Amino acid sequence: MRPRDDNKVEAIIEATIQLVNEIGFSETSVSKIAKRAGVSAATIYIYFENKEDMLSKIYVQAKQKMSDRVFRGVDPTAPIRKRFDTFLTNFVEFIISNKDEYLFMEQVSNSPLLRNWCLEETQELYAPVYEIFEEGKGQNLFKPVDLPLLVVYAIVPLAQLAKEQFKDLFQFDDEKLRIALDMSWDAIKR
Amino acid sequence: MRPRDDNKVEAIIEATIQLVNEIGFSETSVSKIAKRAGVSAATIYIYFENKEDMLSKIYVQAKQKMSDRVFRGVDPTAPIRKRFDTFLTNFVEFIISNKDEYLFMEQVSNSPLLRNWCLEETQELYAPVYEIFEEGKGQNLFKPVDLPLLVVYAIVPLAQLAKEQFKDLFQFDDEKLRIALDMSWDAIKR
Amino acid sequence: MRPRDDNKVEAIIEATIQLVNEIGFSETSVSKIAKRAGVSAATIYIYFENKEDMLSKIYVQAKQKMSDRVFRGVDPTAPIRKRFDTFLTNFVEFIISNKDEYLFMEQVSNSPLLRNWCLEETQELYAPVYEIFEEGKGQNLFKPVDLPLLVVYAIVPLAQLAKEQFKDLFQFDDEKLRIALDMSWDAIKR
Amino acid sequence: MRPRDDNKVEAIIEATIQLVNEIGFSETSVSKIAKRAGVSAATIYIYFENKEDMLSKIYVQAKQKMSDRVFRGVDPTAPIRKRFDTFLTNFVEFIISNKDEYLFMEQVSNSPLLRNWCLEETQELYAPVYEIFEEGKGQNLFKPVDLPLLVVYAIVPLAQLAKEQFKDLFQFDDEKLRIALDMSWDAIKR
DNA sequence: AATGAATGAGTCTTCATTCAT
DNA sequence: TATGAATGAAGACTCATTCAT
Repeated sequence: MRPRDDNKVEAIIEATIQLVNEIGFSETSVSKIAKRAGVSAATIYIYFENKEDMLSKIYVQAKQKMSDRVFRGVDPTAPIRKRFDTFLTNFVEFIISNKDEYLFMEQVSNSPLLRNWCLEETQELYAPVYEIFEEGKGQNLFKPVDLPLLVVYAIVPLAQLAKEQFKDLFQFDDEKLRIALDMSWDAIKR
Repeated sequence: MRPRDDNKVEAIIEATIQLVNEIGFSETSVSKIAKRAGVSAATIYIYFENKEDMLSKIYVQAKQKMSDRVFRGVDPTAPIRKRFDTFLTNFVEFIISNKDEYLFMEQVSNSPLLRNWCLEETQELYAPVYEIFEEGKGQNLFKPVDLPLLVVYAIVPLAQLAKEQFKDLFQFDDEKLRIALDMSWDAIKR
Repeated sequence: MRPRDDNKVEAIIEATIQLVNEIGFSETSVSKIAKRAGVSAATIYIYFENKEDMLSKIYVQAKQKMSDRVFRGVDPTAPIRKRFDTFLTNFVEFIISNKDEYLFMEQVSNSPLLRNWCLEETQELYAPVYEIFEEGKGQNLFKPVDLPLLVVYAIVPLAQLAKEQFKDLFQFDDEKLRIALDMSWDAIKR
Repeated sequence: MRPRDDNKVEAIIEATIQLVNEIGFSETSVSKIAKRAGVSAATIYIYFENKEDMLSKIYVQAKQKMSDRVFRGVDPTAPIRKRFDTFLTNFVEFIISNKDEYLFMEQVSNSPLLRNWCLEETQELYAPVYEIFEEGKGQNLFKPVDLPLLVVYAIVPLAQLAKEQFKDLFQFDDEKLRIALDMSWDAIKR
């Protein structure tokens, strides 16, 4: 029996992410993916039930990868600000060095596709995030407002700036990152 | 020869925006649009060159509409903070009361489709915005940082919160809005 | 607006019936039908919802045509034997001169496809038949047995003989037909 | 090297016959057969050259089985009527207790598939039948007509009635069977 | 012998678009 | 202007079959 060829699966996943970013979701067909991945279209159906199953699995895998990277090195005993800086720096670095995967996730998130899948969406990723913000609130570090406000103000602008870097509308460096972290902090701090 | 029937164009545009939000870009076909709009698919080609032309025109029109709404009532002679509050309040209100149009724009923005079209994109909308922030910087109200940082921190979190409202993850009211505006201000203020 | 081209529908129907008889049900694809009919495969979907809808409509139409032909000239006031001879002669003549349509119907009848469609199947056709046999039973012309027995013995052998004629295993002529009608009659008569 | 696993062949054959009856010829794919039989699709190609070879072999085997059953206990020295009743009773009983196999054969017979295979078709089965009818003709028991007429009138209605039993349109019991045999006999007797 | 992996050719169907009225 | 008819190209997916183990 021929053994499962993980290279093929990997090639399929990579081709999908690339194409979605290059030509968009609606133009990304199974046959184009197959051609790019160097396999037969039929091969894709060995590893995935159908196109949607494939997209959802790629999405979940990317989400997991991001989650892993973002919380790498975040010490639960460190002070809030330290943890805050670490995970946000990780986040920005992930986006910049995993452009295609991140933009793929964004396209999925913004399309109605996601609704039909798992809705825990941000949960998995944001669970440890919420802890930080709740703890910070408990220590009176943050404004006494709804958690979503804190989370959004801390995180979303950084994602947007990383994306603008792809369009050459902005450029991150160590100082810019420090400034941005301060702005996030200023937005939510008491 | 019958005169151009604006009802039909309007129906086509509305159907398109609805469908893109309901079933996503990739599933939105010309024939589905026609059916929803109550016209023949051929009719669409009277008013638009092709599908892409239609999408781009709808996008530009929505963008213009948003721009109009956002700067309505913004008095160039008012103090910065006043102008800041007004246009951001307009912005949030526009998103909430024009959900479909806004999400349509987001789907377009996040897809590679846009690249092939006009690239002035954010210009049109952000031009008056930049003035406010530059003026604020000149008055030493804001941090002495790159404009994109100011713009992003002021605007993007509000858009995100409005979108989270659609998913019932957050709910805007007058107080929440005031708090959010303060957080935006805190992020960028000196 | 281009008017509906009935020639095209007719060509599609004829091509389908021909192909099913030539190469069998399982080998009869939409694209082969289109090619034989001289239309685009997409055209088929203008006139029929899908392949199954097409097959079922062709089947029903053929069934109706057969029903019309079989009872043509059957005088309800004529004596039983007269009516018996007339409709059975019609039946044999229909099969012989509408070979493809009849065999198409048989292939449909013998496949599990039919189950998903209308189940009145033989009803429509056999309704007037049953009258004849019931009337004959009432006049003590026929054996006092279940109607299906009478119906089957009268009709089915004739259909089989007509089909064998297609394989050159048998040849109908006026005398053979008369003999066969007598055999049908002998089988069921008292 | 493992020995030929007859269980597997048997499972494949049974799965095929079942599926053809459940979902029809055109829907019965090799992979569905494999799944139903609990083997890999590739395994089928160990025992059969290809799909058509498999179908034809299953057909021939079923045909042989039917032939065996039908002439079991038919004593060539017994009187015609006795032999007539025996083989027709066998025939009806075979159909009823081997529904799937019989209907499978019918589906094959009625499709153009058969033409490409062996054409002895009815020969094998009908050879001993023809003897009975020819002998009966020689004894002036039967009408002096073409053999096919006798054969068809004797046999075909019984097959049809057995099939109608599957659709609950008719129900065989000992008396009904006796009546039917009499009707067959009446049809062909002098 | 047995099978999961792999594929080119084919399946049905829908696509965006043009044509004829 | 407006539209049903028409279509070549492409969509997702399954097919029968072969390969490598």
